[in-house]
Amino acid sequence: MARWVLHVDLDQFIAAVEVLRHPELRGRPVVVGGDGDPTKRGVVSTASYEARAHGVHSGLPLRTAARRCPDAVFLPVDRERYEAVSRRVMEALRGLGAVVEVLGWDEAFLAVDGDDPEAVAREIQDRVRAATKLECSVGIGENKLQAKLATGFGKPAGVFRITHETWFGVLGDRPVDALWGIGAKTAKRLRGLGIATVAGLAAADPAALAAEMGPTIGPWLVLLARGLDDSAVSDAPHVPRSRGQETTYQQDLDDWGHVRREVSRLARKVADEVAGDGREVARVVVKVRYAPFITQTHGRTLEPPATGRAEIERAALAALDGFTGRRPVRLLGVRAEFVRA
DNA sequence: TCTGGGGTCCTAGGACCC
DNA sequence: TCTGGGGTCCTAGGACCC
Repeated sequence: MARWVLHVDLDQFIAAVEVLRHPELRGRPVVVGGDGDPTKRGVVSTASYEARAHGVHSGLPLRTAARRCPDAVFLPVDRERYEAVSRRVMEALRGLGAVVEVLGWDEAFLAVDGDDPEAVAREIQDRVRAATKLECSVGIGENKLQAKLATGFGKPAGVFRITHETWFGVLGDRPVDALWGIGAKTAKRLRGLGIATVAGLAAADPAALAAEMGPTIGPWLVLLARGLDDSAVSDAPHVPRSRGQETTYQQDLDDWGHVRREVSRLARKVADEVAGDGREVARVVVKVRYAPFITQTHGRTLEPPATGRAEIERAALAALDGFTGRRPVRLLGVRAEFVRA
């Protein structure tokens, strides 16, 4: 009996949840992002397939999305709603009795034994549809990497399998950023080394890439391109390493007193969340994005680690003193890092 | 294309120590 | 004092993902 990894990914999750509660929007271009006002600063969280046909995609500025698709319906992000639906999806998956590893709101890996993973995949789709009326796609692989990449070929609402045997046939000629973990920056660097495709990266010398890209990432990139991944599907509860709050202001802040008050406010918000975690904070990091989109961070280590509101706020303000520039500020963030277990 | 908010992990360079 | 070598820790930045 073979062991398979299945990767489940809800189709256009956020937009689909919104269409469920606004059925009159079905078939129309729907864009969810920011507070739903496309004239403000913000980006697209998810676009429906109808909106994607106009070139609207996740991460696109809302203003641009409105220009590309003037007929789209723009809706605000409603995290609590998506979290609630997500919990129902994950419960439906756990109903199969397999090990389920949750990956964000709308994705999960399942470890499945058996000779007919496609049948399990269809069972998953039926259960998710029955529980939530949502469609999902399922990727099947011999490891998490293969399963994750397979899902994209199954969309929408389909099932696709990638194995060691079919890996290069499916992905060999694709650009390296088709891989999970390679983005635009790494793809560009690799192109500079004469490596453009998955097959090309798979044939690269790990030691040479270690010298170019770092001792861990270099060799890992080659394994990635060969479709190799020995990480386990795990249902161990996620233990957060940090918790943060950040805000992009609709108008840049040019008064440093205002900046300080905002950092205090964000620090207290973070402290309130941290209090619920019951964990000690080792370090507080403040992030400042200046108006020309230049981002800097400065931190303060808490010696000894602490949990209190006052300590976290004080550390955040001390970290803010590390910033000497007094240019207009577009974004402020405060992040608390927990003591490592 | 005037570019969110929540995270995670890795790297490079400097400090420091023996 | 014209100047080693190795290890470790800390910090800021970068890249990526959902």
